[in-house]
Amino acid sequence: MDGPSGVRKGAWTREEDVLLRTCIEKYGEGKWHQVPFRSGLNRCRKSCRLRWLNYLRPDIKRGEFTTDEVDLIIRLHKLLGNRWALIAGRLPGRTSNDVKNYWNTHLNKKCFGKAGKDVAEKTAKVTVIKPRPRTFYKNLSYLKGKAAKESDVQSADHTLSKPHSTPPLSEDGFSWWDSLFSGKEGHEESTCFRDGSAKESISSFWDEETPAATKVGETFLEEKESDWNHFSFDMDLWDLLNA
DNA sequence: AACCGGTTCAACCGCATCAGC
DNA sequence: GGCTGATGCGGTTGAACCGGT
Repeated sequence: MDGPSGVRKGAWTREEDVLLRTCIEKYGEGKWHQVPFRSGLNRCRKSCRLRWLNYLRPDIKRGEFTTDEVDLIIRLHKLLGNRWALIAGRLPGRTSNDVKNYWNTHLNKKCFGKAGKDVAEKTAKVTVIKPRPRTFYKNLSYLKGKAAKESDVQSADHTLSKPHSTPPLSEDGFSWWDSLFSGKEGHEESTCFRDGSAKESISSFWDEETPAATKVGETFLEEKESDWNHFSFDMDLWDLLNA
């Protein structure tokens, strides 16, 4: 079942799984372009990555979704739309593929059953919260606990400082975190810090994980070290889901 | 037993974004 | 700023499975 490029496609064999698992255990996750070479697999990097993430990862949970998980999926889908990776991130042991498949095979019908689907499409225009990517300047004064200065916004040596626990209002009284979801222009660059080294943990943090009005400040840095792709709830998201 | 249609889920594909140069 | 390669994501596909006839 080799493709035109000679790369194998289709179902994975037990032997391939062993090779891939051995490779990941030895070299760790990431650097997927090197995995086929390192493992000796005649598979493309995408195939290797997908197989690992969706099937071989040791923390993957198999079996039926619990009622709690189903409930969470429904709520999160209502909130986030088809952002399966985000939803899966709130379900420990579940992959985005799992969630997507489950939604398409079970919940889509359940929530929008044949009769319901037409109604849903016509009436329920779901407002999906899609947090915008933010950039942060690490020297921002309130992150350092002092008054904001123009130079703070513009400059950026690339070290992160502990943020102030209560971010101040901007000059027009508009809380910078309000803009996270409002889409209000003109507040982004002046209220955030851009730091290449922190981009992974901070920019994506805001982009993918943060619901409206999430507490910032010390929580922000404390959580920075934890793995947000696994299971952690900030209370505001929880409130939002329970609303 | 054989066929058929529906369902499930692993895997593929294309695209967007990111990061390094 | 533009280019290029790497990565991640969501949509889609298709083989395997299952139940009904």
